[in-house]
Amino acid sequence: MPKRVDHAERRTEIAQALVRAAGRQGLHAVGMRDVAAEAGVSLRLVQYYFESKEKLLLFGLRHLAHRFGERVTAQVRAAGDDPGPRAVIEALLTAALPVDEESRLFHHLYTSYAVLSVTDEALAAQPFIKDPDAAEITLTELLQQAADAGLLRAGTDTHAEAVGLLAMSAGLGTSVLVGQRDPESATAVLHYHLDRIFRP
Amino acid sequence: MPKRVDHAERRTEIAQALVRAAGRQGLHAVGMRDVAAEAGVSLRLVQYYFESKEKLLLFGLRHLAHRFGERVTAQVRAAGDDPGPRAVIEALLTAALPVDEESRLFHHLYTSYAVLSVTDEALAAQPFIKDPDAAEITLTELLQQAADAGLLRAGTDTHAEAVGLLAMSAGLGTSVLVGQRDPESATAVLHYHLDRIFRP
DNA sequence: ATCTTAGTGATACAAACGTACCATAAACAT
DNA sequence: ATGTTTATGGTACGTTTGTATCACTAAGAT
Repeated sequence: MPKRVDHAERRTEIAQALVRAAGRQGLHAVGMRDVAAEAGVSLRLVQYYFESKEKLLLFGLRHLAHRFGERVTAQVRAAGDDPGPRAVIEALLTAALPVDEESRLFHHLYTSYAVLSVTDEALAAQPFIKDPDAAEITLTELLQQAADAGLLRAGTDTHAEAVGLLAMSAGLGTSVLVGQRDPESATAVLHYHLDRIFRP
Repeated sequence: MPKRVDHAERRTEIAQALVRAAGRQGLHAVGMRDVAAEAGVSLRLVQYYFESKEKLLLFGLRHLAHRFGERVTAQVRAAGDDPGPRAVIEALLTAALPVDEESRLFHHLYTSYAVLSVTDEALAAQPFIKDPDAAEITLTELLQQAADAGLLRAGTDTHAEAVGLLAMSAGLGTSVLVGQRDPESATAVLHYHLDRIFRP
């Protein structure tokens, strides 16, 4: 047989091609042939590594979630060593905003998948769509740390704040994505709200 | 010729069929034939009243925006006669949450259109996607009224609050839509945040 | 009464889709 | 050395898509 090839690696390459093509044309408009062309392989190969389109889409979503997770942790790490809770929270919330091409892509495709999951049960069953968000838990804990350190205003419900902030970040992201708002203004709004949560 | 028919009315009926079909199968999966079947007319008629699919989609979005606007004003009106600013604001923000079938449909299709608008410039040019939101202006004014009446905490930036609340409402709506959160919890989070803005 | 024209039906068409099938080259097992 | 298996290419098939064409009905205009 021709040189043995790393399946996992190949699948990742193809999934990245899917992501690029979807970012250009929209996820709904991407076909197997587009993915093949973008990856520089034959249609048959896409079929070979992913038996069906649905499998490819599912893997694409997982791949995207993985890459997004990496980006978030990188962003948090970039907040410096031993940063205050406020800095970490800011990094966490800002990571979801579409400020550059990569994050625009993330937001675009995540939203695409979310919309698809409303009518596609296979997608709806995927953890990052359905499960109580890991980000929610993390953010709640961070806020709780800040509260314990006396950094927050009195009477703050850390869980309600976490949920609200994440929803706000996602909502702001969408409005940036569709061109309703520019990234700077979205970031400013987020900062304003953090200022209102943290003690002056 | 056969009985003269009200074009505008017919187009509305067909647009409603589009909306229903899209709610069931997802906007990406609905074709002209589906719309025709749902409206109980022939494919040719859909072609006749809308020359192309793109025209149909555009009209469908406008129709949806219209119906949504009506729902919001109805919700605000239902807040009672001469309600306080807080009640109006609550009505405004709650109207966007997918709490029943109709509002689920709204949220689902609006998000679908928003996603499509990222890669479709004809959709992106539509006002309710692109323009500085009317809701944002209205909400800012309402908050300003409340501030002038001394109802808000000191140092509140009404515009930043308006933008943040709308984004939060949209974000919460999406998480309800995809089943990450139930409507009651989303409403509770919204109420909590209003409680933090208004003076105790 | 005749002619025009708005409304409607049936159907045809080319393109694109996901998938299936067949063939072949070459690395591995024996 | 030979047979088996893995990786790949090419291509054909059956659907479905949006759109276009042709025909016909009946209401309004003259």
